[in-house]
Amino acid sequence: MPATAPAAVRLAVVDSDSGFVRVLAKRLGAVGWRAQLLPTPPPVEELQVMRLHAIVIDTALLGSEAWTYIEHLCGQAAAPVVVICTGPSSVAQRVRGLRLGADDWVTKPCHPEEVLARVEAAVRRRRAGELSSQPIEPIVGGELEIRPDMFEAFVGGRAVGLTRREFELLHLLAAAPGRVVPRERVYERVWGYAMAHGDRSVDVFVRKLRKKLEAASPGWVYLHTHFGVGYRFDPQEAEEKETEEVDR
Amino acid sequence: MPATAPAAVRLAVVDSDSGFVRVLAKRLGAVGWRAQLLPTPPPVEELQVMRLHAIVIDTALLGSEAWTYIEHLCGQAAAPVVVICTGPSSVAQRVRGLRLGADDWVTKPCHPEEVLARVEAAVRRRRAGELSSQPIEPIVGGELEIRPDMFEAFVGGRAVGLTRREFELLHLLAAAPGRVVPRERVYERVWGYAMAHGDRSVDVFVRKLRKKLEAASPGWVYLHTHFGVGYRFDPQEAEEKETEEVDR
DNA sequence: CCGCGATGTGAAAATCCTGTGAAGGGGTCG
DNA sequence: CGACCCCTTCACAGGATTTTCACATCGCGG
Repeated sequence: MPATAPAAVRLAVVDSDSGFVRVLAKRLGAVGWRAQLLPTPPPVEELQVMRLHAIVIDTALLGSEAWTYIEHLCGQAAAPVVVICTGPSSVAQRVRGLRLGADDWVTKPCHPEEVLARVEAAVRRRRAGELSSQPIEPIVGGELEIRPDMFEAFVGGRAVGLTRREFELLHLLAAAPGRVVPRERVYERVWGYAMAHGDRSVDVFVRKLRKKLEAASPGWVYLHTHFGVGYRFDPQEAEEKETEEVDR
Repeated sequence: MPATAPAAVRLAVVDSDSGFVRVLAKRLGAVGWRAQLLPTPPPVEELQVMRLHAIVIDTALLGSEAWTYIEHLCGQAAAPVVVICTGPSSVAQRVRGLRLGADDWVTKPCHPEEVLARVEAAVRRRRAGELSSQPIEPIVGGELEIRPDMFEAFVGGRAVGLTRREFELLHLLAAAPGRVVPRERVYERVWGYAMAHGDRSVDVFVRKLRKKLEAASPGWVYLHTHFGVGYRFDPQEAEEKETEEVDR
């Protein structure tokens, strides 16, 4: 994904140009955004109540109050993205609008698709800083609990003590439980590049992993070898064979 | 102040149009922004090392690689604000550029002041997003009380005496208690741009933080290192080790 | 049953990562 | 202008981790 996906946006379009609004609304519907169409600018307070993500507004409707209105609108605590879309203007006007807090200024006549793209870009940019921590679900298998948020695996609350590579290897295999992951894929996913001929890193790390997993969760086997192919994650309670009454 | 004050911005201008660049640079100096002027587009990796807040680029210099370049540039974890400033273009081209992650698209000929205002708006927009996601609620952990409203942490009512960066680092880590925050994420959240290879700022600040926290709240450990990954905030009352009977 | 290549194993060698102290630069304020 | 604060960068040390190597085992086909 090149940029953030165009998630749903609550948008208001304040414009009396019915032709423009109609075409814009059509495109709006196509991308699934909910939009309020307002032929006349409401008080800023009313817009505030709508909890909008973005607003497209033709400042021509505001008359002499335009600058005050924009300033007020953009000065709110949780101000929406403001895109001014109006007729011909001077550089000074555009600069003033942007400096007052507007996020973009599009000059009519313009293509609705571009207006949308610009709203999208502005919303994306604002959201970019917000949610970045992904709520990562743990993967459980057998006695193992693999927690991506800790870069660590646990058995009954005790950490296994994995290094970064070890964890990533385990995580990759456990993400496809029961399926064989080819050696080459392991290599390119965990190491990030193609496997060089004769490289044994994967084998060595599988061994380290098995050792630590055996120590942390004895009696279980998690990693299975598929000769000539790769490895498979599949938690199995092993048969006890040395000591007699290990299990009950 | 109508909107956010135009704080210092590290900007790169990638354009071979010396006339345009010269005029732009003049205005740049007037507002006190540091700017790199690049007549030819460097690899995206080099731009990353510069740790820019924003970049103004004429895509005409990129030739057929333009879209790929833009996508790569905007696809980074902590991508800078990207403003494309180039000659005549079609609606489809502008939409494509914006969808790929560009923040604005200005058509030449244009006034440097407007370009600046647009960069400013985009930077402001991003910073707004970063702030809005930060709750004002204090975070408590161990003896520590972290108060975002004061940019300071307290132990028993006494201020720890954190600098801005120290506070933001602590705040970020403490916002995800018990979870490991990767170094890159720390960097892009606290510093606001991608981490350059070999940068040790995070380590240095962790050390400063630990020192101050230890002084303010002795006997407690708050910051834990996860080798090869990052750091984790998790208040723990430390074992006393000067006295002999630590273990039995 | 044999041979060959693939895999398991253990340890040494090479590399990478973090802690730490300090120097240097840029900015701010009096 | 000078003092001070803060941030960045550097160099080095000590570990932890990863890679490499040599050899033992194992699986599969002939």
